[in-house]
Amino acid sequence: MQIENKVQKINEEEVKLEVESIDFFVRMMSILGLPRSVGEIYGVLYFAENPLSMDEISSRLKISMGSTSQGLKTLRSLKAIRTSYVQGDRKDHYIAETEFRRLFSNFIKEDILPHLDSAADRISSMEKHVIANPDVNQEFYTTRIEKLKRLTKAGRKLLPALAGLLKI
Amino acid sequence: MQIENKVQKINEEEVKLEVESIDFFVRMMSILGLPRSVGEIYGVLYFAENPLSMDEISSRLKISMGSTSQGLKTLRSLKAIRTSYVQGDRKDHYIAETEFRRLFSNFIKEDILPHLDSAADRISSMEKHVIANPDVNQEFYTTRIEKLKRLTKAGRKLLPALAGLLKI
DNA sequence: TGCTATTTTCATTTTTTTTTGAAAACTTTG
DNA sequence: CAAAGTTTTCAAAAAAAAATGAAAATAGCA
Repeated sequence: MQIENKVQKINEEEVKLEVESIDFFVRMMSILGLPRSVGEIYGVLYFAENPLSMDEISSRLKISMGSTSQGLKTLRSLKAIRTSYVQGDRKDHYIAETEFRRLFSNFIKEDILPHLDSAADRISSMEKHVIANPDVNQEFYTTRIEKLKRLTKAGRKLLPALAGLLKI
Repeated sequence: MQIENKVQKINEEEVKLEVESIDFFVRMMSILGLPRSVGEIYGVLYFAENPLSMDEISSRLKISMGSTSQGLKTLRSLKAIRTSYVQGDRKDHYIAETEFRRLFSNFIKEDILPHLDSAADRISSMEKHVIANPDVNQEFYTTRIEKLKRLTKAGRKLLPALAGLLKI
């Protein structure tokens, strides 16, 4: 009875911690524009002492297997989690990758840089329109386009370097 | 007739440029999680040689006055645009602020740092839960919490510094 | 190889976000 | 200070994003 109470107490505290963790990462991921379920899953894994299977995650969070699968896929592609083989269980098990530096660098590479690439294309197309028309106020448009070029160039340099500055 | 054609041609090229500009900024703003209309409005203003009134913006974009007003409000709060008085017109007129460095710094101050503040609260609450329970694996939890602290501390330092690195 | 457990996919539903439009609240000026 | 012009607000509608759940695909084991 005494022991039972103690175990009960431990679980309560651990659950509270997990809830805070989930909340923390849901917010963090939402800054990065990632869906709620992705934050929730990472939040559960971050404070898990042992690898968790998909249905453990799904039932702790009370979200569907479909969402869980999608969320794990996203986290895998960001290399924010990795699978770990657990002997005697044929389910996949997952562990949070806790090196934020790498995690962050993957996010930039995967979710930000592609946008900057397409931005570059759009800028050169803008240039063509200005050049195609010698009658418009060339100086004005050229200056504005130059600014955009510098912006995207700076982004492409700065963002990947950013991860390196993270002393985490 | 000849002249009319020429004017026509100029407008066509300018319209094409405007369309590209809108598209460009819609994408950029969506990286930052801002709604489409905000990107559209900034896109129109960025390549406008003269200050534009709200209904000029609204009619060029074919979006409602309500959306336009909201979007302008957002852009104003980010200091991405400013008003300019046009003589003999009682409407407000808007100009794009094109110093991306400042624009970016405002975005961080306004939209990112508040999240980091609330993150700090959540972390100290997590600590309490761990301390409140001497029976759990203290080392494991403490290490994880330390990492979160370092992450938010780094974010709070690094992000504001980032704008300074933008040589734009 | 066939059987079963597990995971993924994707059409549908639910939830959240954004836009609209009309009314309210301002502002300017005659 | 009233009347017309302009901007903001906000409930309702529309659009977009995310979650569900059941069927399809895949993987592990006997």
